[in-house]
Amino acid sequence: MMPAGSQTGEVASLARQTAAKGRARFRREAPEDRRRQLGEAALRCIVKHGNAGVSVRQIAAEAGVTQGLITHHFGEINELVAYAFDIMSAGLLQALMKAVEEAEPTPRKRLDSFIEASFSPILFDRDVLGVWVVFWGLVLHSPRMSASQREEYSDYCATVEGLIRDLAADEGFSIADTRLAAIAFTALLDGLWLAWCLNPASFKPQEGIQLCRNWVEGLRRGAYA
Amino acid sequence: MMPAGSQTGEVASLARQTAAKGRARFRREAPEDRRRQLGEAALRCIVKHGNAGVSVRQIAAEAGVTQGLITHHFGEINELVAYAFDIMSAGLLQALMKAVEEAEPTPRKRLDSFIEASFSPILFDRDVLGVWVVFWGLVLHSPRMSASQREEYSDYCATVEGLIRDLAADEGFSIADTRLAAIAFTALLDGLWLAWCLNPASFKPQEGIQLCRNWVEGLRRGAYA
DNA sequence: AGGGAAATTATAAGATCGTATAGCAATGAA
DNA sequence: TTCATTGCTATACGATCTTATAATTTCCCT
Repeated sequence: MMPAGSQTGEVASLARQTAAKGRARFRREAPEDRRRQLGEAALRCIVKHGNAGVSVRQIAAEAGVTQGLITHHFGEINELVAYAFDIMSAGLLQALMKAVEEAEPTPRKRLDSFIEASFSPILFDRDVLGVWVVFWGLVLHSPRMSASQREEYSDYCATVEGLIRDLAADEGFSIADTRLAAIAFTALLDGLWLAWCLNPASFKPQEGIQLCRNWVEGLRRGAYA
Repeated sequence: MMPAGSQTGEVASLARQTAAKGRARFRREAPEDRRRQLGEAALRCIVKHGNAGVSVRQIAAEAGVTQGLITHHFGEINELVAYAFDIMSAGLLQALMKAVEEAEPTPRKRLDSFIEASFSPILFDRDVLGVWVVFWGLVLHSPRMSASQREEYSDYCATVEGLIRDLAADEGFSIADTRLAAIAFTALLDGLWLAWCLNPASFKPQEGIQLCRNWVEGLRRGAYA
């Protein structure tokens, strides 16, 4: 209950000092590298414990460092979480784009590849949603997180919009407002992602792909003209 | 740091006893009522502070009672949160259904009324999403919450499916799998809800309504046949 | 090889959290 | 009006949390 030794700081330090002989007691790393390690440790903690995983102590332990290091590199923990958000967001969008670029270079194949990648374990993974849900919760209460979200959502929508616009141009159908159509398609993807992760029994990923193709078919048939 | 007075419990109690003369120091309520009060206090706390609002102390303070009362009525706090989830979920679905029942009794008007209600402040409200996001986070890590979610999502989907099925029957178009179509439409609604609440500048509620009508138009044109 | 910058650890202080326990007191029934 | 039920308060305890500060150690640079 009572703090063990209040005035013994220097003594303990001395003891440690003499005890340390052989090898280095910690690695000194470039701030860039350490920040990334901490960001990734934060993500692992959030995967494991959800909101409860957002804690200086847990993240430091996961990264194998002491708590003070997080303060040193990020100031306050929210900054670390925002950084982790940026890391993850960039990684996911990049993985999706990679799938698109590897597809045959027709608008149809590219969009289809985007859809399939969206329903692959890259995104369709309860752990990934678990991280995302924590981020959403913070976005609603933190201007810093909100700013990140705005930017990342914007990039994501722009990507989707490009895919849709190319398809429309290629197949010769018209869309009244491509921006809005992209928002709807993005919402459909996110909604299916959410529903499946919360309850994987509700439908199969393959059915989700079909539903997205149906949406595109609606677009083709002029439902958004 | 050190506990103030460890053995002074009885003394303090005695002092209070004599001090209390005039009026009742607390209201004694039926368990049913008190449980609901606590559930609603929990929701207010979550609205105000997000995940951080889920705390015995904060909720008790919000409800104007002592912490022990939560233990008394719910055992552990997770049970209270699950109860709050059920309250809120039932309230929202009921509000949506009320809008549907007040519409002209044609399938088309009923579905349209459902859509409009979905984009009204009943649901389209950052506070409401804030609560929901917290629940989603818990659903992913708690079997108890997951069970509630499964049931409530199922009810919600069934409602949507009924509306869609009636429309298809009335207008004479066909749908390959009504259950899947309902899942897609539900996902679209949730996705738009999420996107707008996270960033209300991304589109206007009225545009959301239009996007839903477009989806229905795709259904009508056989994109899901 | 050694000095110094800064990365890292170690430690402390104060808040808050969840739950358990014991006793008080409001209320309906006798 | 008294009594018993049980809703409710009061309090304690141990764990964990964030942040701040000071000492220490690594490693680059000259």
